[in-house]
Amino acid sequence: MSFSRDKTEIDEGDTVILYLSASNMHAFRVQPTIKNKHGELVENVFQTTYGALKVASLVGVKFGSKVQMSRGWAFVLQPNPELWTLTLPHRTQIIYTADISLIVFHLELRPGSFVVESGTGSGSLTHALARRVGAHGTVRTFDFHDQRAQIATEEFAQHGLSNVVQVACRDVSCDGFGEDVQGRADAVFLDLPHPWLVVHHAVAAFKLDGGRFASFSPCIEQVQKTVAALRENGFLEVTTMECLQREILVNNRTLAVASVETSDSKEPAGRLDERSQTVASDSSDKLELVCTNYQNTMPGHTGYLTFATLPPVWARNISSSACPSDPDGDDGGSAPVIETAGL
Amino acid sequence: MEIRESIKIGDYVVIQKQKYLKLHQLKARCDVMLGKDLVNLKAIVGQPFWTTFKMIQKKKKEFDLEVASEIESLPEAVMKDVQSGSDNRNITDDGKSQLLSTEEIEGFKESGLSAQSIVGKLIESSTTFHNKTEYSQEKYLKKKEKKYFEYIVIRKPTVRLLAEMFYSKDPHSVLGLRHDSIAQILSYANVQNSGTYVLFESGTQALLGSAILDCLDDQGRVISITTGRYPPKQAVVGMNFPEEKRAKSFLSVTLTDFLTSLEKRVSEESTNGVEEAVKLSNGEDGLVTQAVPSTAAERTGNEKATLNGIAQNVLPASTEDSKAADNGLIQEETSNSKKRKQEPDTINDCGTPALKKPRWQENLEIAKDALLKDGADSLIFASKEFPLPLILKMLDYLKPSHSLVVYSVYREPLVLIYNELKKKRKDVIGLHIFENFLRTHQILSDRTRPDVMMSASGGHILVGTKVLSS
RNA sequence: GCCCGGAUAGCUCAGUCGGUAGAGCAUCAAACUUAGAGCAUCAAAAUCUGAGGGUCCAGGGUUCGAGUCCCUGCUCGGGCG
Repeated sequence: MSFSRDKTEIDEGDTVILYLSASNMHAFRVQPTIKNKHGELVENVFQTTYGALKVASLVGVKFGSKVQMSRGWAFVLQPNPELWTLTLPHRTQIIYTADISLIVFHLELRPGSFVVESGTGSGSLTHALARRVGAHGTVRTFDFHDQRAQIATEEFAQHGLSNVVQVACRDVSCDGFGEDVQGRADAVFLDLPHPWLVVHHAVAAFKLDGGRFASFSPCIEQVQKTVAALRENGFLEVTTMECLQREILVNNRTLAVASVETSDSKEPAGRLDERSQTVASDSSDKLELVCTNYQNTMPGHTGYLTFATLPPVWARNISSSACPSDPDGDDGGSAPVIETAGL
Repeated sequence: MEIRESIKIGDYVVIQKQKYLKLHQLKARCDVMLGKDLVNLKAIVGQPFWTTFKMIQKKKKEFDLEVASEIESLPEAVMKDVQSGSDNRNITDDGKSQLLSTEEIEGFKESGLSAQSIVGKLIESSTTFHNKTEYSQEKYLKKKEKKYFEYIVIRKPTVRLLAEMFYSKDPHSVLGLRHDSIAQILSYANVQNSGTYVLFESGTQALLGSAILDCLDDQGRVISITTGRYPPKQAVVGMNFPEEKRAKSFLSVTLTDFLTSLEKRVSEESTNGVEEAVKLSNGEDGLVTQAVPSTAAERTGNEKATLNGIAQNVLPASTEDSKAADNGLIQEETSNSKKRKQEPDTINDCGTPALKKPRWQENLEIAKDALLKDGADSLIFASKEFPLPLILKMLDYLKPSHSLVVYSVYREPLVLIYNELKKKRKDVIGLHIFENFLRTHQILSDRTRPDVMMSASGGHILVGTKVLSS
């Protein structure tokens, strides 16, 4: 139940986020004892840069509280999909919040929606999907890697999401999404090496009303094949974009102001070496500024996001260029609107 | 599972003509301007969403609609048996390639010729078309198709379509809120299906309010704080939310009313010694000393002054201890409220007896109770105004371990807020300011590349997490 | 015994505000001061100002995709028992 909105304090078994600093966070489960190497139950003591924390002491503590450790302090936070994305144990490369947000928004998910995902990977996106569809919605997620599917299943259970998220081990490229999914999906998301092989399976998974499709691929060749498959299968509004999030860093800095004083306008100098002092040491000529800049390095590429709409089945054979199936044709400059996201 | 939802009078619909989107409420008299064309929408009533219509010209620039069973793609129709050149060495741009005159082409249009035959004639009379490369011909036809396109699709409004429509029409009309920013605001605010979300939004057509409302079921609500009594709510009304949902989950309150109501409640409770669920640490008497106007119009006029009023009180010294507001003024406000109760409801004015509470007052009470009882699940700000004073105030009502999200089209306001929160609030951690770089791509075989034009700015987002400071 | 964190310049370091392309020492250079020898230079010390010097410990693995992953080894630091 870790992610449940109604929760205000920590119970045994909850997953919590220990916030040491913005770049130093840990997620762990609140269990008073854990098994050591030899299989013996020992007291669960979580070690950090700022000393040790007896995990059992967290039970009953309110989320958002400051907790004391042997060499410092930390805040204990309730996990949410964003914090989880930053702290989850990686089994694969994961999708981060900038891309996740765009995917969830463009899939047009609503309370109660039925969404299909493959592959599950490390479950970073899955948590955000589950949050949006809610307790009455369904996330069906597939991964062809048995162990990954198992770990993900356990995590969703620990996070109280088992009634929303169902994991299955399945190679959807070969076998499709299965009969129990067929005709039920409002949205389909693919993060696979060969997404174009799955497009027709996705069509089968959608409701007769159609829905929204998204695919994440790191390489443009994958995108080309996927887009071609989408057009062949009657998808419209096919658009591809990439989104990079940049953080703006704020620093308060004191700058020395270049002095334009001449030796005549200055107070008579006592000794020569005083004259050689820099302006920086002259306390009257300092400027305090709030400065901003970017991180030194940032991811230059994550992946291309391709979105598309599958119209209702009865409208599919009208090859509706009224609702363009191309990504923004050409020079957006002359287009009346930059359709894709340009926006 | 297929449900063909048919279009009714009163519905908002999105009219899509290629990349052009327009939100329109269907009325009994249903003419709409699509660009320079006047289109009669009578034919769409009773049809399901996603129906494609052909525009049939009645008079010059006036069209009726007819359900289309198929659309002939212009490039496909025209490109049959057409030869192409291999490069452009023999093509010079001398402006003389098209043998038809403007008058002749206009004449074709007025005579009601189909797009296909007009473009056919253009190609016939072009001295260069057959020398163009295949790609170049395709591009030529796309341009012509855009000009002569005669089909529209009626779409059911979604937040995504509305966001794209507003932004493409004019980013300023929604404070530069690009879809990726909206998406991230919803993420960082951890908007779930239920909960109480406090939103201060202005200059955005209520796009965020609409986006949040769309995420909620009947257990969730948005407290939408606005500076005016009648804020633009185009994006909320345009979504065709059921009336019940809007009434229950979208609580629209004005800044002055809301703050006054919260202050009053807090001071009453503190004099009664009632333990508050959420403690208000910074009471500012500046708010209550403000004369409370008795009519909606007057209140609206005073909203900006109110925000400034808090600013003066909060900015210099926010650590001052709370002093309960002056009793006399509270009395005045209370009596004022009584007076208001007797006023006829300005919104649902249908001659009902004075006993029925107006909508705005019900909203106010529900919003206030929700906030005082449980606190806010997140705070979301996206306004033309500099929101810092209100942020500092509302932070006291935010649940611990929950998020604050502030959007601004400019970077500097967020930097100021960042600095103030860093310096003055020990109960906000994990502060970050983000901006997004978004690039779209043309995906065509052999011609894949980034789009030439990209959106230069999608705004900036500040996020933070409330904690218990003790 | 177990756990956590670090390792880039010749050397040594870098903070619970998201402070790891930031420094200090050392080196080199210039300026000035003081003292000496010499006669148009040489040279010592103190002060001050600059400059040069950076691609991230080693090995392995995982991910369609690693500039936000994991393991092992080496080494340094910290914590709990």
